[in-house]
Parts: sequence; structure tokens; C-alpha cells
Amino acid sequence: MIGAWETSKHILEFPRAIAHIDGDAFFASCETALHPELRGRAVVTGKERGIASSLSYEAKRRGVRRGMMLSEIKKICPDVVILPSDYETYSLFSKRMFEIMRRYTGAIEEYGIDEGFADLTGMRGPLRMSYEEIARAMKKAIDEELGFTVSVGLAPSKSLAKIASKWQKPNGFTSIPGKAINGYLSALPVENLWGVGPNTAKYMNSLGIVTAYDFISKPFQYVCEKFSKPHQEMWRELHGEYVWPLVTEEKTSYASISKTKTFTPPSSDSEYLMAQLTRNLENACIKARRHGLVAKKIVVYLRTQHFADAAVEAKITRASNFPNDLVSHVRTLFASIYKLQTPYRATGIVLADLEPESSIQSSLFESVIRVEKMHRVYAAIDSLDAAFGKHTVHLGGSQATFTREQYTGERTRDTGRELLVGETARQHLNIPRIMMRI
DNA sequence: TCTGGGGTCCTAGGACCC
DNA sequence: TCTGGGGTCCTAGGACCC
Repeated sequence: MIGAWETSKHILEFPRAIAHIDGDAFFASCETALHPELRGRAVVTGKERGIASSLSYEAKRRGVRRGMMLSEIKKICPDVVILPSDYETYSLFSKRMFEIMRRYTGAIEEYGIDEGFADLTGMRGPLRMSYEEIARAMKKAIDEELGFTVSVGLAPSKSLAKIASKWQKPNGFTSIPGKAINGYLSALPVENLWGVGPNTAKYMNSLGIVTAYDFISKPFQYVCEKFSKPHQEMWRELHGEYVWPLVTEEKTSYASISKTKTFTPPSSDSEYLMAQLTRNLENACIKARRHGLVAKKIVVYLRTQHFADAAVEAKITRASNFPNDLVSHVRTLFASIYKLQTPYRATGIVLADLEPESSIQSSLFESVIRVEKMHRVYAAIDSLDAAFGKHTVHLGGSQATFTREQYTGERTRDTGRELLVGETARQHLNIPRIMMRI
């Protein structure tokens, strides 16, 4: 238990200096940096989804909002430039941003593609600058080298640094020292806090807590009675205590890998839904193989038109990242939640309880030869996909999700075990449509 | 924000064990 | 066999983030 005395002593003697760096309209800014002729124009990314995912400030000024339909955007802003999101390219900008940040401190958390934290504590001496000077220098270097601006917040904790970076945007710099906290929080609605979503906001309002200041004014004891751990921690963070540490290790692994797909119109055709799930499974397995992970648990879920999700999961006795190993589990799970006559609008697969491939020792009872063979088969599939596009080789079961132009559309008798090859690769390599049965 | 896709963490409650 | 207490593990579901 942390007593009040201990807490405040900690704050007074050793306040942290946490900077939060947040890219301004990051995706749109990357595009503008690459294509200077777009400067000053309304730029929107998200073409592939049909809705705006990132917008330039000019687009915002013209009334475009995140999530807006592209057709609607064209109406209110006819000269808008609409681009597909190019994550590969944005990742390169992101990488450069974090490299610049690391010049000032090694303690960097890459929180998202367009934002991160830097712990500047202890760097005043070595850099011969105040914390504010360091944070400003960091911002200046990023702005100049990336070709677009970021907004920076400086505060004693992560959640306050987040508030600070959002305080003035774009191209903002805001510092919230411990003494100034109340001033910033008194006008801030609780729903703007990091970690407070619509449900918690509603709950807080029902307790008469409307602003962030209302929240931190409550005694800690009260907060412990009414809220669970994350919001108790948030209360301390907002008081200027450093509670949530920076996660500075590079993310090397995943807790889970999921793939979902929404389709229109909704469908209640079990064969079609199962085909979608098979394709979700193939996608998830591709990612798992790329990261050298195998799943011990698999989750299947279906989303109805009304967003009432149904999900079931199963343990996998033999951890795997091969779709043909897992598809029978998917079929069983699907059958247990699928309801006749119910239109579904999306399916999803989650691979969970992931472990490194190397940690799995094959049981004495299973054929070592078969496992070796599957590794070679999927190594070949992955390289064919790399050469001719994703899903060049796929299970017969996911056939129904592909368009006719791309594939022949024929039904296969055995959807679970046949590996089919896409037309382009077939013609180039002169291989049969049914590559093999496994 | 009438809703896309990919994640993480927390909690309550049940099963099961001494 | 009506009954006490405590621990651990697992699962389902909720909530939130970008």
C-alpha cells in the first residue's frame, strides 16, 4: 500500500520528465512530405476502405471528419486528394521519427505508428539543457528531418504528457509541470482522458464527475471504492505520479494475432461464412509464420448485423501455424455458434496462446516426416505468395471468397485438404490448379 | 462516430484442489 | 454430504487503445 506521505515525497523529490510526441495528421503528412505538390491541399487517406482514416489539416478545415464516407467527402470538398493508406511507407517515417528521438534519450516507447514517449529524466546534465529545451530540440529535429510537424507534450507522467501533446495541435508544444496540473484538468472533460471510453465516461458522469479535475479532486479512497485498478492508477498518474512505466523493449512477439473481414451484403450462407473464416485463418497463419509463432488456442467469432458478436474458442492439442491443421477446429467451432437464418456481416479468427515455433517439440507419436513435409510445403506456398500475391495458394475451403476474374470459381469436392493455385501463378509456372492434397 | 481492422489488459465467477 | 476456508487456474466478457 502506498501512503499519501510516501507518494507526495516521491513526487516532490523525483519528478519525471516524460515527453509525448504525436505526429500531426500523420498519414496525410507522410503523403504530403513525399509529394510536395500536395502541400496546402485537402488530402485524405483510406481509399481502400471507402472512409477517411487520416486527413490533412486543410481537409479538416473544410469540414471533413475521420470515418466520413469518401463519396460524402467529395461532395463537400470536390478538389480533395484521396489516397490509399500505404502503411509500409508510413512505417519508414515512423522509424525515422523514433531514431531522432533516440538521439536525446535511450528510454523511448514506440506506442503507435505516429506517437511515442521519451523519458528525459536525468538527461539535463549530459545534454546541458533543461527538460523543456531537450523536448523542444527533439521536436525541431523531427519537424525538419521528416518534413512535417509533430505536437509535443512534457509532463511528469505519461497520461499528463498525452494531455499536453493534445492541448495544442498541430505543431504544438505544451508543458504541464506538477504545479499547473489543476489548471489543465479543470476544463478537460473526462471522456478526453486516455483510458476513459464512452462507458466509463457515462459512469463517471453519473457520479457527478464531469471534468478531469472533478476526478482527481476525489479522495483516493473513494476512487478505490468506485473504480477498478486501471482508473485508480490513472488517478495517481493525473496527480503527477509516474505509475505507468515506459515500455522500451522493442515489440518482438504477439499475445495474439487476429484477422477479420466485413462483407456486404451480410450473409447467412454457412458455406460462404465458413469460406470467409478459412480465409481469415489463412491470413492469420501467414502472419504467424512470418513471426515464427504457433498457436495453442484458436477463437472463432461471428458478427451479426446488429454487432452482437458470438465467439467460441478451443485449445489446440498440437500447436500449429498451418491452416490445414487448424481448419477442422474452425469448422467445429463455427458449427457451435452458427445460427440458421441469421445474417452475419463479419467473421473473425484469433490465434492466441502463441509460442515460438522453436519451443514446440513434436511428440514422439506424430510423424516427424509429416511435420518436415508441411514445413517445406508452406515454405513453398509463402514464396509463391511473395512472388504472385497473397493467397496465390489457398485451401479449397476459402475458394468462395475470391472473385471470378482472379480464379476459376469451380467448386472443389474436398474443401478441407486441397491446395489450389491462382490463375496467374498457374500460367507462369505451368502447374496444375490443384497443387496437392494434404 | 450507425461501426474497419488489429491489438491489450482487467475482472468476475466457476472449477478444482487441498 | 449441507459444509469452512483458502489458493490457483481458466474462461467469458467488457472496455479501451491506435
